[in-house]
Amino acid sequence: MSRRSHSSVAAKRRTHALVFAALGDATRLSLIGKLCRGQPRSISQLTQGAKLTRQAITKHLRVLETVGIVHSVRKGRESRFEFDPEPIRGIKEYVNFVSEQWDQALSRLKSFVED
Amino acid sequence: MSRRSHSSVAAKRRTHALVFAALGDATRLSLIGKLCRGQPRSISQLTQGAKLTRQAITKHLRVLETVGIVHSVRKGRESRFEFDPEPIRGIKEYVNFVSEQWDQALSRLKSFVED
DNA sequence: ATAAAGCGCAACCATAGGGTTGCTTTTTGC
DNA sequence: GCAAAAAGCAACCCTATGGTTGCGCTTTAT
Repeated sequence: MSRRSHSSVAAKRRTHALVFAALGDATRLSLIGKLCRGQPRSISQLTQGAKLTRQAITKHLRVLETVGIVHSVRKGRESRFEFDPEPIRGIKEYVNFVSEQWDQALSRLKSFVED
Repeated sequence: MSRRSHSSVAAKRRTHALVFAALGDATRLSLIGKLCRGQPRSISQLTQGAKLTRQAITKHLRVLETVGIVHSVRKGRESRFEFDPEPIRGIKEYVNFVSEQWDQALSRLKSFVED
């Protein structure tokens, strides 16, 4: 299983990288900020107040959609977007893992110094 | 302070976006994976086993450095990079905030349905 | 003293990313 | 039935990004 688990680490890294990349834009963080409140919103609603075109906002929404942070449901003439929490949970786990590694490194160093 | 706090939200968003963008690359996540273990490593060491050039790795390290995830210390002829945890802590807080918002939205919905 | 290791710098290339404009299609409301 | 609202599609533009090669500089080791 050592081979399998190794390649799965790399795969997980790639997945995480995609999600991080999707989060790496202020406009998209703003969209997430609106949608994570629970209320589904149409593209036009999400464009309100932004300094960008509807099409630009649409592109950003598609980016979020392809990594699963958001999904759209067509309702009549408008398509409503809603938040989806799973990818961000994955990110949370990754971040916690890195933090743990670092903390453990610190405590190893500390106990070494104290010897 | 409403004005101040509004613009500071946007500023914080931009900062977060920069950190997320820096995390949005599998190569850089791999570098973080090595460095968060605590042991400082030279560029050559970090290039070992990668399929990329030393210069490519250097560029990635500079990206991580500009957002503060990593810093370098020149030691003789080699420059050693070490992990820096603060930016990732900031990310952790942001992710937790989004998750909380979502959870609260869910419980609001739940209590509404139960009425 | 000289060779090699370790980096930095600069130029260059290809592609992905963020944004716009313009036009068509589908729905809705009167 | 028609006008307006909401989106989708496609072309296009510019810049950022990820990668390479080539070269020169400093530090180490023999």
